[in-house]
Amino acid sequence: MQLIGDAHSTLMPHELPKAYDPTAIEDHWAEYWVRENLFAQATPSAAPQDQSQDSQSSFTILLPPPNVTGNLHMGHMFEHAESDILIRWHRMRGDRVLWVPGTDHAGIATQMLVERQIVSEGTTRQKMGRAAFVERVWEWRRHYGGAILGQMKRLGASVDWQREYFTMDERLSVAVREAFVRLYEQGLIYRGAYIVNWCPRCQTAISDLEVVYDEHKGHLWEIRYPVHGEDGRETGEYLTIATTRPETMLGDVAVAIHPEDERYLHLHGKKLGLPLMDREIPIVLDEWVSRDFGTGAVKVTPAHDPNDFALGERHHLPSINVMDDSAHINENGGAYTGLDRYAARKKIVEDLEALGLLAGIKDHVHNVGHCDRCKTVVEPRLSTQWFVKIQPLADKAIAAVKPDVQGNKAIRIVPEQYEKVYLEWMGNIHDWCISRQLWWGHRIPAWHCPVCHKITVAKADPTACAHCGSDKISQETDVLDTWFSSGLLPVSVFGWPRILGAPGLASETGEKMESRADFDAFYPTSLLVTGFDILFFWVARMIMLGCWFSTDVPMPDGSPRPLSESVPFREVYIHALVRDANREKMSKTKGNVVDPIEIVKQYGTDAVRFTLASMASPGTDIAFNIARTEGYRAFANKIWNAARFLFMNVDRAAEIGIRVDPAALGGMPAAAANAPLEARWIVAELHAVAAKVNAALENFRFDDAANAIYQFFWGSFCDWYLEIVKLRLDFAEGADKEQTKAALTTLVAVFEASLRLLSPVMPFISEELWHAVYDGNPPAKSIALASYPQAGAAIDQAALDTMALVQSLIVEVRALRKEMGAEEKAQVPIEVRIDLHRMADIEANKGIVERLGRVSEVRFVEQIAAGLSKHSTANFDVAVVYERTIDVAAERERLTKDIAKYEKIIANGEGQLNKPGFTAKAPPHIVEGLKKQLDEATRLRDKARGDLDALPPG
RNA sequence: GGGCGGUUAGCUCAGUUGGUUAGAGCGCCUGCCUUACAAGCAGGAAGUCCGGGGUUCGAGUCCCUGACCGCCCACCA
Repeated sequence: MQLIGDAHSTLMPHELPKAYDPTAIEDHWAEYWVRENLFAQATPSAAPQDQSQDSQSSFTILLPPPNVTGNLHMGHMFEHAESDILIRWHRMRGDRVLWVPGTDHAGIATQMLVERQIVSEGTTRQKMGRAAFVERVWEWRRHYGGAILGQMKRLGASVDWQREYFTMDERLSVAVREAFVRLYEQGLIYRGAYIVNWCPRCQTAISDLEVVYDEHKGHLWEIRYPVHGEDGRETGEYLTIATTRPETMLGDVAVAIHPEDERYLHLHGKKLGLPLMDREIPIVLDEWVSRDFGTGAVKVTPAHDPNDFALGERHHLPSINVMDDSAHINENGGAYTGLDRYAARKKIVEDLEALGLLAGIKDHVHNVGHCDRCKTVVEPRLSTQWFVKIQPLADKAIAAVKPDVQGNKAIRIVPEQYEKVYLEWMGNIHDWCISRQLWWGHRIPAWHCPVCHKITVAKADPTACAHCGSDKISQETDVLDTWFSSGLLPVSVFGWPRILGAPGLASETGEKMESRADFDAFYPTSLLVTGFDILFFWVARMIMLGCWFSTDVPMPDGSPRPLSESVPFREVYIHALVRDANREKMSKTKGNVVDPIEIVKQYGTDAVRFTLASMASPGTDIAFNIARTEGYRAFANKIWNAARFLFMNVDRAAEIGIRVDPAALGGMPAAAANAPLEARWIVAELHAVAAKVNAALENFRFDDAANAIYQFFWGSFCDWYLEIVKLRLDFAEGADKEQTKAALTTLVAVFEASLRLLSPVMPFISEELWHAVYDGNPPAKSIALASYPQAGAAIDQAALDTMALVQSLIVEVRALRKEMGAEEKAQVPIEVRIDLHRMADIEANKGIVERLGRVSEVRFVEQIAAGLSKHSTANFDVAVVYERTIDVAAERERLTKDIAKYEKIIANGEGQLNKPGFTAKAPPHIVEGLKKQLDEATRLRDKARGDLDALPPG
């Protein structure tokens, strides 16, 4: 047995151990795939006249970049399994396939992690200084970052590792900068003081999306504000306001009431004293105030509440920020300066009570925003930030998804229900706060001038203010939201903006230009596979930024890029969430996280992939159940043992000079018209399952694909075909060598094709066995580069029908044997009553019936002998001739049950047939079918009645 | 406050445009170490398709309604 180079399997072909051990082969193949660069997709030749390449369709997926700090969890494995199945499937179908991997620098997450580290070393980032800290993060990234990609390699994800990116790579940073400058120049980026969500723990602004709301049982404090007279003195009257955050009253600038609120009409134009702060504030009228909430009077704190901010704008009120970056009361907070917000709250309430100004405390359930990252309660707070004016981008992003007048969509979202969610969100989008007060990230390319106070935004670092020429300018300290750079990935990974203009030419800033061949070949990408949770964070941003910037790049023929070609991907497939076996969300704090690598070590990658694929029905979350994985490990073992059986026979055949021609393998197996039934049948089944699997994958029905393969391989190939083919594999002296060779050829060919069919879902075992089938000398370096089975035009229906008849006869015989208590090993004669035209089918395949039913003789009779207990189907009656004491009670029960079943069908059918209108309105084939069924049921019922009557009393 | 999804066998889930006896895996029961596989083979039991109404010749499937579970969005202090 010759072993070829590195491509051979880790195990000697044809000498497989009895039980499949995935750990024995998986590391080897995972490493082989990476080392051999099997999944690298080179930049296509730029020559447009290269027809062969043009005719090849591309299939491109961008991997949602995991955080560089991340570890692989079951959700990743699921997402990667789905993507990898599609990628491998397309690759085997001959498409030009590219799956691009990378990691995200994940601003807050990474900075937090490294900060924790240096704190444990007794220092802080403030002490280190910005440059040193950022260098430290890079160092961390170099040493520990992207562990998740190593895990992906182990799991066999067939990505192009040569194209791996990091969102802070120089070439992607260039894109970020270009995008920022362009949006700024287009007037779509502005800087200003607005209410933003502030995380006091991370000490940065966060976007609306990064706030998660939790229901919280809080209180509604009612506070009495004294009404002032014209002279500024208290009149003795009070206006009672209600608030959930009393500490913000330090920044109150007014109290608002509804202009038509009859309770307060007399207070119009009056002023109030702000308790604790010794300030006078006006009463303002605003229709936004709802009369039936709280007391109908609301304190106005523009610096700490978005509604109040808007109200303050309307009424030209000042804003008083009373908190610092860590949510402690600042110098505007009078006596409370320096207190934490909750300490301040407590003290303020106490003080108010002491002053007799606390009118009441009511329990109040409301939603409180928390930082998505660290779960700290978010403080809405006035602060100066950078924003993207989102509407123009959103308009395009809506057009990209909304069906046009012809119903065409530039981007198809699957499942379709998410299209509505997306459009709803995009239609109500707010400007995007893109600045973060962090050090780790893309620093905003803006420079402040201390002289003229204007801002200079430029692609290349400026040395002087663009407005007054001062050289005292200093760069903005904020960095960009992580999603700004990841939102650009679809264009930036393929070379934008360096591909603008003629290739080879330097740009205005002197940067070298890149070839646009990648962009032409791979943009728009084909598909995005992702979870619902980042639909808005990432998917929406990619659509907005992709549609916006890709129009820079004209089509290869020079024409302007239409919307349909400017989208970042043509389809978005939103997968389900993986939960634990009890449908609980997996989380570290709950301790129910299933580590995919651990499970993989126990059951094998293939079994886990198969589990995930088989449960991936759209719209339903996956309750990851290890019992399923055990089942699919058994499936892998089944395949393994089928291979052992096959190799055993190949070796035995070789001893007498029978060899399977490798040329017979690799395509779609066919069976000669005169081939034995099981050969024609299994070939037909293979074609049928190939059609099913291809159709399923076309529609992201991983579950249907997986189940179809499972049914075929186990239910058809192993349970029936292998058992039958044993009849033909005769290696004895004087046996029909041609028959043996033909049987062996079909066996090997169907098995080889089955491995290819299976390969996208179970890449490891299929790779291992495929190399073994070719005895270590396969036609390609990997099964992943072989062709995917495609169903032929015609499927041998006659073989399917005949086999179904033979199978049902065998099943009835086995059941009868069991009922009569026939010993497993006993060979028994059977009597068969069957219509003449089907008798030949059984006669011709008597050997199959005899072997699988352990039948010694098939006797065709016109009537089953009296006294034999028989089973009846629409096609035949069958009885097993076997001595036994009849279990009359059991037999009576069975027949009674049968009769009841038939009666039900008959009643049902007659009921329908007799209903007025049925025969007139129902389509003829339904009516015919029903009549036929009724006939059959009636016949079978009558037979069963006769049998019941014939039973001896007992 | 809006919107979406789910409810089918003990468990986890399929069930295409309504159409003839509602399926699978696991689990369960019975018998088998049958020469590839006990991670196996063979046979079997098991379902008011959440409740109620409607449309239809015909409903697990379509419409209305109620219950329960879950998710998303939302500025009522």
